[in-house]
Amino acid sequence: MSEAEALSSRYDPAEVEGKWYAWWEKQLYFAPRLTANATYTIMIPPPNVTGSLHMGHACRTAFEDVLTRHARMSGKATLWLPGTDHAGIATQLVVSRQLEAEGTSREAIGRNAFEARVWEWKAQSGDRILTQLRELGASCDWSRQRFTLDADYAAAVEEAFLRLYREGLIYRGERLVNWSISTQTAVSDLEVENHEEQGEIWDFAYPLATGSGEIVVSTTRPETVFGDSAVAVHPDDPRYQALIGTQLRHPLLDREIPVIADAILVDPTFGSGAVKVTPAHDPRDFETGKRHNLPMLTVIDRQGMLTEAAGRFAGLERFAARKAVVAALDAAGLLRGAKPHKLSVPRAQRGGEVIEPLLSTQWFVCMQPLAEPAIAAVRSGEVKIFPEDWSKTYFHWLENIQDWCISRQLWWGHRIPAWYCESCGEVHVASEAPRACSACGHDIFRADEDVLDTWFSSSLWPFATLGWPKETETLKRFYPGDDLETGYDILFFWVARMIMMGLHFTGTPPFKRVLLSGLVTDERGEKMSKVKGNVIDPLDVARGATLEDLVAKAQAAGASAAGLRYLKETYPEGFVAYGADALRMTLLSYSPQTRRIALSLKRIEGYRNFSNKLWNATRLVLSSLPQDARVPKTAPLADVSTLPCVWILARLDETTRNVGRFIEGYRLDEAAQAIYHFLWDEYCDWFLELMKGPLRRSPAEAHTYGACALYVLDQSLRLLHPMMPFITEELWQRLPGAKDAAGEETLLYAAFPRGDDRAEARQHDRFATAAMSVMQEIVGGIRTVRTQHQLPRHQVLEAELFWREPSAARSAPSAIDAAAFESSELLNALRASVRDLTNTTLRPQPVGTGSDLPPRKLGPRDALLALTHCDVHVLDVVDLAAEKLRLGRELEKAMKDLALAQKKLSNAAFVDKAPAEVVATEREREASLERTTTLLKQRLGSLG
RNA sequence: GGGCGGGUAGCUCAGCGGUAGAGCGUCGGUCUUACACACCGAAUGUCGCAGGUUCGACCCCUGUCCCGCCCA
Repeated sequence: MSEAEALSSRYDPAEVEGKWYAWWEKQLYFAPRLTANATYTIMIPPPNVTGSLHMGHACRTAFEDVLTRHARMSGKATLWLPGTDHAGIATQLVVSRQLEAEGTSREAIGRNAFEARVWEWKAQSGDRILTQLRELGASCDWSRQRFTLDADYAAAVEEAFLRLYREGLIYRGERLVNWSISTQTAVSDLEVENHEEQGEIWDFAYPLATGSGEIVVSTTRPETVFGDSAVAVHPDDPRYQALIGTQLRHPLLDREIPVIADAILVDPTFGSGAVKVTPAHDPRDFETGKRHNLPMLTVIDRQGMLTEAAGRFAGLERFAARKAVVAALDAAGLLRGAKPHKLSVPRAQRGGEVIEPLLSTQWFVCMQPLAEPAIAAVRSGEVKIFPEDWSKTYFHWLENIQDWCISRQLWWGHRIPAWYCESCGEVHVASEAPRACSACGHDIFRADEDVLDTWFSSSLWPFATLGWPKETETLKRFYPGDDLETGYDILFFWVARMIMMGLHFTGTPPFKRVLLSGLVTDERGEKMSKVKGNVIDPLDVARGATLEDLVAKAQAAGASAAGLRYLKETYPEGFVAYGADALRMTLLSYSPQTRRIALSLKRIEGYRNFSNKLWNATRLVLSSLPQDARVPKTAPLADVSTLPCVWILARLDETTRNVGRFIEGYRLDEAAQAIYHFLWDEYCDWFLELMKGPLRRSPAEAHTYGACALYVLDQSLRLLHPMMPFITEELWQRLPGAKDAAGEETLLYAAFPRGDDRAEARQHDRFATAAMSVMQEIVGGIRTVRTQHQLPRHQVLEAELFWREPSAARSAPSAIDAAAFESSELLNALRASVRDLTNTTLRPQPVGTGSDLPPRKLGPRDALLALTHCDVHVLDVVDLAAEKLRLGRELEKAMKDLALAQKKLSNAAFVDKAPAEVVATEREREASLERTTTLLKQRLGSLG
């Protein structure tokens, strides 16, 4: 049984994809070949261990895998290092919820038992997402997989902390931090999102201590009134100038606060122009408090309850307290107004609760000294950011950077290596507790309870994964990396911090280029969300899913009724199994510049169809080859007698150079389009169709066509492999002689094609391309005539070919005219091709010039094709009405184009100032169009 | 309020100083011995709006209106 017979007429990704991945992995093909000279390194952005694959991951994976496979096929020692992030809060929440379901809690079982539980959970399902990446074809070196809590990684994190501390870049201090009440931890500024929301603003009065008069202040947070330590006014505000420095009576407590002048905090045009200052509960007030040495009164505790400082309101929950305070102010006759107000509310990025600014002692990283080199690295071009616009955003953030709160009150993460003397409270930063306190000599210590922000550890990812701080061989060979690819949403969280840490600890930026991709949304451009029910699971697309599957999954994830409705309406049939290759190709086909990848199922379907096209093209080649055909090592020799061969080799060469260029320029969308267009529109639609005739009738030509078909297919599969790894490996393995030609057992290591840059080849190519375009024009014209005159395909047509006079103005080297076709071999090739594709006999008429031109007979029932280089008469076919319609349309278009050309040429400024080639081309166009219009007018006239 | 991105064919998107492109969809014709997930043919756009620069602008500049994102 031949290979071709083994192939079914439809491509089924399910049969192919899993098989090859398992084999590649078993063969350890993904590990770098250390014998290679050049090196290529890329790190996976480590997904959360709790995560499961979403389209964002799929998008990144597709992109990174193309870069990786391309580098590997280009002969580099290629390392794509995979791994996962321990994801502090997210993971702690997952396991806490499990405990809750079991009727217990993290507090009940204690810290050690809890940590053990998390590890247990991690062992069971922590690598799930990495398994899923395999289904997408990710060619990561799994032998080097890392986890941010691995022992050696943890050692690197600790080392980084200790060094930064010793250098004075990490400090402990009491600051206002973003407090998450539900998770009982501080979070960094980046983890807080400010939302514009509809709220209310209240005006109330602070009576003057003297007893007469008052100052009205506005607030959106009345519950913080107990923490007020001043009322601020603008120093230049005439209304309040006399009151600056005087005392006010607190409206609800028995104490007094001063009126202060502050030009930074107060906007005299807003509200009453007087602002209450609550330093312990508002970032701007905190700064004001520091400027004026105001007391910092904490009135909301870590549970969100009012403290003793609130007097009789102590113990009230913060939002309940808001109502109570308003009521109390009203009762005291001090409320002066309430109105709806839009305000910015800080909410937790995770969970969405309102974040409470609280005064708390935490660990911070001093950012400015780290940020400066990171800015310089991008400014100098040492690190390049694509698309480039993002560097502006990068600079803006780094130039206005605030210190980074890195301590988290969690149980899951890297412990902060700090020890407190139980006797005197002295802080000792070290990996282990000291023998004795250097301050008081006592020897009992308490370990710091807190862990580090997850992003602190992931900022070390590019080198901690390679053995840092040890000077390992791996680190020397693979650091710094080449590319870092990720979503623009973590430019600050991760990318900028990696650059800072890389520069600080190794002196080198961790990668040369940062590639930022857009966010995947649904077809409407809306963010995928579980509630909206518009989440598309990459694996459902690859493997297929029924509507029932989709609905069940969305329901389990908490989709709303509207979300479920959307799902049912949008995907009534569910998904067929499009295959990972088609999904990858789709994700790659979006421009890297776009910020929103509105994933369209139709597009995925299109690339699935492309898979099938490729499959069947290979099937055709395999089934029609001569017995002894094998993939040649180098391009087969072909001459004009096999014009399509010369042409397709030329097109392959051009495509090869384009694909290479596009990949190297990170335009994977262009690369995908180039290879797609080549395979479908050129190789399949023209070459394979043109190959069928010669293969059937001429053993001599069959040899050339066969070798050529195989060669081009082999090269194309190599070009396509980084994007569609599965189907290409499957087909390549079936090409006879492919492995010998490549000298490799797998397409993974077949050399990535590079163009043939010899000038000689180019000239040859230009000629072949021009000759083919003559042929394609003739074929197109005849096909149109056949369709419009409704002539059945099996009816043989007769046609006459008349060369046009070569234009005097013509200078382009691609010029094709009668002279070129005087070669009888070329002419025969042309006639054979036209016959094979259109079932038409083409008779060339004698060639002449000027007055020698033989008279042309155009019978009343002949159709006229006025083409660029020649005219064709299709004999005895005319449906008069159809012909008039067709010619009329062509004439109209030609006249429009002619008028345009004439208008340009009659403009003296154009002829004068435009480049000579442009003018020449325009003249050529004019001449050609003039001739065409004349011809068409004549013909239309003769048809009556 | 500041910054960034986008507004191109019915839809999803490329393009970019020299006569507007792709995929899907639409219309008509084909089960032609690789593929109907296909083949052949056809139609389709004041390139958001208004100015300017230029021999020439979808492309560059200015203004303006919508949409989205980020920062405050």
